[in-house]
Amino acid sequence: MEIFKNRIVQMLKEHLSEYDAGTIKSLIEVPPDPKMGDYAFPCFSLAKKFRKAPNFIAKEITQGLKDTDGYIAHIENAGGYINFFVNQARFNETVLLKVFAGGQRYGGSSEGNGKNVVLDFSSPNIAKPFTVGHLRSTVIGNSIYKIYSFLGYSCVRINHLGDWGTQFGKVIAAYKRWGRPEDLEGTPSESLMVIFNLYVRFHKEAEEDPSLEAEGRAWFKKLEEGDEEARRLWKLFTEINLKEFKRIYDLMGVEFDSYAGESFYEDKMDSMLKILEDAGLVEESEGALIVDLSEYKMPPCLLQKQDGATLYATRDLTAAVYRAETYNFHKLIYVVGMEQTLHFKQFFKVLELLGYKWSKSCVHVPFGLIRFAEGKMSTRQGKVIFLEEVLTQAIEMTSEIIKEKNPDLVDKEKVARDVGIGAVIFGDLRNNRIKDVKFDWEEVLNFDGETGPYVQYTHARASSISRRGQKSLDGIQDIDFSLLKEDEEAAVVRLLADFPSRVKAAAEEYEPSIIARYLIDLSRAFNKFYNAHRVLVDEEDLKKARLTLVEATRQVLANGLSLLGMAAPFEM
RNA sequence: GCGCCUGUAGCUCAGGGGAUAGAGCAACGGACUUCUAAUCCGUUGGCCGUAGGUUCGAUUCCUACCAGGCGCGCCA
Repeated sequence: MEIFKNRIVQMLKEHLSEYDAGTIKSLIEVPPDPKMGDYAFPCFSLAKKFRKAPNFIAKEITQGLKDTDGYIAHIENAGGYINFFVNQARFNETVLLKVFAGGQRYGGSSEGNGKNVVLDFSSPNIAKPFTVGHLRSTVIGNSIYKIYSFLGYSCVRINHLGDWGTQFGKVIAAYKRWGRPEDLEGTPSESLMVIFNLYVRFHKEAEEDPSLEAEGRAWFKKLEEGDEEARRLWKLFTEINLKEFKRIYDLMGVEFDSYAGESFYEDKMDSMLKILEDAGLVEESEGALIVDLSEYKMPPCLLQKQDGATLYATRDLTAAVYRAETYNFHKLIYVVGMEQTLHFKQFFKVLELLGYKWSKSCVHVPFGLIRFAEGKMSTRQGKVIFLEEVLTQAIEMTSEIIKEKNPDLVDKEKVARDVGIGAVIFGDLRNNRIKDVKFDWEEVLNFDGETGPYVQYTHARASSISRRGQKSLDGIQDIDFSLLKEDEEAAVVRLLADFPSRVKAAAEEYEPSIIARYLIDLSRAFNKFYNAHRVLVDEEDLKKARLTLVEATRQVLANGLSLLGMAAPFEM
């Protein structure tokens, strides 16, 4: 908590006049064990300046320090460290009042007020079904959206659909060869599978017969030229698939403000090319149009193929310029897999070369692949797991657990959905996004330990106590915060105090896992407390004090879960 | 070949110049007539990839190497 840290800085400043407050503050750290104190000031770096041993300096300063206004309870010297222990009652009061005052907004801020952030995430290639491969961008992007919104930014969620490009030429070619109109008369799900099978078959047969590839490219060329049949089929396929994708987004509780995908920019690319040419960046090379980037030690950025059809770099450039004009963004964030890092470096560089100042505000947020134990997923080979299957399995598993543990629960279906989906989301967000994740059914369907259900369960548990204690706690007045003096209570309060800075770190690093990890820590601390101490005790004052702690924890768990795009069930 | 990313417990992963390196899973042993046992407590488990360097101090930063992943002109 800032106030306490600032007090320590003030105190230290009196003995370290040659250091400014900022430097002192940045040196303050949190000891590894609460028994050592709440804050520590290491004196090692002062040794040179004072020409004294660190532990001697620490000892000297410690002796000269005395708290003046009750924020710090006592100060100890340990080796080269000065350890500060906060006044627990005061700390409890400060933190818990802050959580209550903030409520659903606790942890957020207004730093982003008046600033627009555009997020490009999920952006699936809709020539293929929704697989677990699409999961990461979707949940990471959605969480970053929630986090930035929480910090006051006005965010625009864009699903930059992959609804254009050679893959559609391939699907059309495959359909022309092997498909029949009646194949697409079933439900969208069925039709999507038909299209998927065509896509897989196309790549399988293309291995034997390379002329298929040319056929696919030719159909895309036709599509770009406005060929009527190509258009009709493209529209048919994209409509079917988009309907399916939207169903899954719905299930996961993910929404978008814009579905302007690649095809949206189709009629805007000529002017983009013109801009590039006018800037003198375009060169012809082997019949294709490129931007040479050798000066920046990068391969060239390809704008147009030999046959005149566009490439995705062109579409991305066009989209970026369009977004700059439309949204006047403070930041444009692309949540796209790590394998495209070079592409983003290239096209950000081209934007810079075009003189757009906002090119510095474009960020690529990469993440690792989802892979099987045996290797990479491949849509082309049909080696995929459909996201819907994962979600359905997780929901079913949750239903079974509810049937066994809480058969009287009302609204079972909704809770099963919230927890099942939550398990999948949390499973993805729990680790650093840059790491590859192995897809493992056993892990996906395990709800013990560091999982989404664990955090949600803790929330339900806290909710349950809050509900029962409601009558005792009619407000946060007249609470004796000094009664929260157990180690387990202090640990929870410390974590509650930490939430805002974790949110900020998660935003700065575009790293939802920071929130996920935090929620695990908080849940663990709370469950420890729960097992060690009773909340609904006879002593009114103690009961009230503990109830504020429980309710504050519940609130922060709810806030954190919401930042991950997860529900916070009150019962489960 | 060049570039980017990743190597921490049997497995999945946190941590990220400082005090004895932490969780979860798995295994084993405990705790429900008491606020939800999807929980909690305990035991077992580590040359923090290797070798150098910077530093008072390196698992953390730098360099090289090794291993794995991903990229490197007409896919996205």
